[in-house]
Amino acid sequence: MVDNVHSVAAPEATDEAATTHERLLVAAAALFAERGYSGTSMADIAERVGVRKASLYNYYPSKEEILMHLLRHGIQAWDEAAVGELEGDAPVGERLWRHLLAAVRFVGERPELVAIFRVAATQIGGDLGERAMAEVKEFKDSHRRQLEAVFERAVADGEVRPGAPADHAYVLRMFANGVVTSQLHACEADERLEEGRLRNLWDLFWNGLACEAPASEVTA
Amino acid sequence: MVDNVHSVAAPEATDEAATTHERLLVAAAALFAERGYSGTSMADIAERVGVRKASLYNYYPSKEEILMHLLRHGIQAWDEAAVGELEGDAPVGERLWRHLLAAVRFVGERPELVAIFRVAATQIGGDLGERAMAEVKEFKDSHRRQLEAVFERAVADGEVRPGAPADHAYVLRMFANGVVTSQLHACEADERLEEGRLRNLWDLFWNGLACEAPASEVTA
DNA sequence: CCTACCGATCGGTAGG
DNA sequence: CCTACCGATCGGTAGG
Repeated sequence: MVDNVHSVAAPEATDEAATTHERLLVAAAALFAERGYSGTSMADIAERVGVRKASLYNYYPSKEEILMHLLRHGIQAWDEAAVGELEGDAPVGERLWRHLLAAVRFVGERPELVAIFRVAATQIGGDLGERAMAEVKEFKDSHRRQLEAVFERAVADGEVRPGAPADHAYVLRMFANGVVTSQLHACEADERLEEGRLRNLWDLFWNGLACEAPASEVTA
Repeated sequence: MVDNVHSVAAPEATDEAATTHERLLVAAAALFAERGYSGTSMADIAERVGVRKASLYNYYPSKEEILMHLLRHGIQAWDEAAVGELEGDAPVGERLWRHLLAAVRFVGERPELVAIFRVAATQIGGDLGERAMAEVKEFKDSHRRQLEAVFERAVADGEVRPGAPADHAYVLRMFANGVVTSQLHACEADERLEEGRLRNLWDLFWNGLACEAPASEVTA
């Protein structure tokens, strides 16, 4: 087990000037993201790294452990990139906007790491599936609790519409998840969001799609 | 090629009283959803169906064609379940709410079919990936255009906050995608949304998280 | 980091 | 719908 590689180098590092271990992680992340876990063979990874398959086992004892390492690394990197934005004394709408912006930037810069979450979530049964799911669940729960705390204070301070903070947190998470997921699939700059438009979308979301004037009673 | 099976029977039909072809589709959908495309072997499917592997090739010429059939079927079923709700003369907020409700009910009843979208999207490279992606893209574009048309009228009628209809549609799609995706992973009734709460979440989303009173200027 | 190799399983076919 | 089989590839190991 190797524990002195705490970062997965940026994709550019695949080409040159990176340790074999770093190139292993970059290659594995990209391949898992492209083809899924089962769709990627150790030989595929080795070919991209430029070594023989057996050499990979000097760094990780199994394919499973490569995925688990990437998953833990992805969670940590996402935490560092986005979670801090929730703290501070700025208006809650501003903190949440910066949180969303950080998340969208993260997926733009490291899409393979975000894709690992999806890959892990796809493996529902089996040993690997349970281990991966436990890691993802802990991460999601932590994020949810953090958002709920943010909204609890915001509701108390009258900064947001009255209601259950858990509901506010849920609505925000669903919107942010949708945006991040859509950006994950839009790798080819095909429908990448530029930040000006993202800000417009955020304002529309934050203030609501409904007309400001009280709408006529819904005919349910 | 068989074309007289237009439906994938409900999961209960796996047990008894269904043609082999129907059970094949049910088993394949469930297994692809659980383990992914590459993680599911023809032998796995055959075992669940209760026949030998070679017999499956009487119904589809390849594993790829099973996935493509399920993908097309899932798209059609989703269209039938949710798209019609967008039409009519009810207030736009009510039509969109019914659309979301139909989508959430659909994922609750047929999660394997919704999961197929994700499985297909995971296969990025290769023959299968391109064919599946083309099908999904056509479906998504059609849904996007439909929502944009809905919002174009709603903006013109002053039923929603002024702005670009494409932005309204984007915000709604991101929220709905997030909700459906979260329900997809919450198969174990662990955090299934009941419809009363979903309605509360919808109202919060539709009217906006922001306080109704004009918030103080954002300190950007 | 390599060559050489392991048993198991892969998608698919032949032939009935 | 079955038995029997194909070449290819799988994750992983031995030994250096």
